Amino acid sequence: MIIRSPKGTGVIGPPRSARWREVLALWEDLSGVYGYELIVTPVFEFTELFERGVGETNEVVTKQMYTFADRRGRSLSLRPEGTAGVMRAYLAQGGTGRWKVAYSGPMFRYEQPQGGRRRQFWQIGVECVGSSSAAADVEVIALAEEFLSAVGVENQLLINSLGDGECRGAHLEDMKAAMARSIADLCSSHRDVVELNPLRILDCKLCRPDHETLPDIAEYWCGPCRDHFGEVRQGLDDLGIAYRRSSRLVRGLDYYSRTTFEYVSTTLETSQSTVLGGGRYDGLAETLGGRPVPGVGFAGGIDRMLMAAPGESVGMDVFLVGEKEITAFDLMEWAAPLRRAGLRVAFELDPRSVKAQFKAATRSSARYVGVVSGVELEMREGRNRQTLGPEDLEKWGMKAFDPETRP
RNA sequence: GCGACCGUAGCUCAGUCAGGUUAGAGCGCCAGGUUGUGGCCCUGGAGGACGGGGGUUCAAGUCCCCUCGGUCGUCCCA
Repeated sequence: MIIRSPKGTGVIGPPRSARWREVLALWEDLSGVYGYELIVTPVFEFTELFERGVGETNEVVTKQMYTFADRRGRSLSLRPEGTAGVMRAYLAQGGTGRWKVAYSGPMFRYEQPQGGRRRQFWQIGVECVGSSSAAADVEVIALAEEFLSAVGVENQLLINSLGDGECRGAHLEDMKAAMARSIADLCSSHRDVVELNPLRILDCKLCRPDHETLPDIAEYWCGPCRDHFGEVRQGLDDLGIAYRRSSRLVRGLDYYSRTTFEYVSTTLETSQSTVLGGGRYDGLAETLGGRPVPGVGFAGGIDRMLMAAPGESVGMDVFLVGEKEITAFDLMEWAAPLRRAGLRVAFELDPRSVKAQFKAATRSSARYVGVVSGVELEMREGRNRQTLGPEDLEKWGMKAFDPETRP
């Protein structure tokens, strides 16, 4: 019996990994284009960081963390999300100035796996720390928009503002009161959550409170929050980014304030359709014991994006077939100049019949098949058995294929 | 965490309800034939402790219990 991988973990391997590689490369590229530098933070941190950052009563922290003691009894946790670690790193290096950083890596949550939800999953994300300007919110959303569109995820953008310390308190109290009045319409698992986190109920698929009678945060925004949200909307309008404001959009992590947003796939059939989410977290730095530092960012789930936009796997450019006495070592020499030119080249490593080699060529979905016989090489495009001349090869950037240049 | 369904060949599954000789199919894979050196067709071959453990029985892939995985919903979230 072979050893299995733990529940909810898995392997991203061929042929699916080709698409992963593409998407991650796209991310490296695009986040750089927007001026976000790479950051790599620890995959595990002191448990306290997440308790304070994400929120001690939050379910992600109370029920879903992989927490363990190290050899000296210190409590460590696998990161359930990326923002807390980035903010900690920012504060640790001085906690001043502007940071625009992008990350990509695995996150961990102890949950029941299902489509689009695993215990180890991969997120990409950015954090723009040190700016309270609405321009930062808009830039971050613009990056998300462009990335999702490049990946090919059809989606809808939802935005909202949760207000700040000034105005959200009154809304929360009124919301608790309203929920308490319609407690009979709530599902059994949420009736005792009204006091703790009434906003959570807005997300529930079973609770049926009368949404008309629930207080909308928009009625409670203070002047600065209203202005900020107005600027964000204006900025999105100016960029031609379509969105819908949703009074019911609440996010799961406690550190959010003001702007929140979420991209929901419009093609995903599963119940896990949120593909990317983020917002502003102006209070997070203080929660972690630093000076007040504003920030805004997002995280997106690569696994879910690729479920929504599977794409096509890319094949080889060239597959070499060796006749007669031609060995894999000979083919390797023929392949070298092509590989130097950046072409994806493959051939059979084990001795196989010519027929088997051609079948392998077909499987590799190579655009060209090269047949090596003695010191000659004949290139074929697709299945028509037309031999390509040196001029043709040159046209396709394959002049290295001239037998004269053989190493 | 809760609920439902499902684990038999690399993949998709039949066989389980009415327990009984060496456990099957298609596809894929390997070798050979045919072919315009690879998409079709023909022949042969490799490949399974039926997820794991315990129990009932003369006999368990099949019945019972437990366990581990998977899928879907709920909770939660990316």
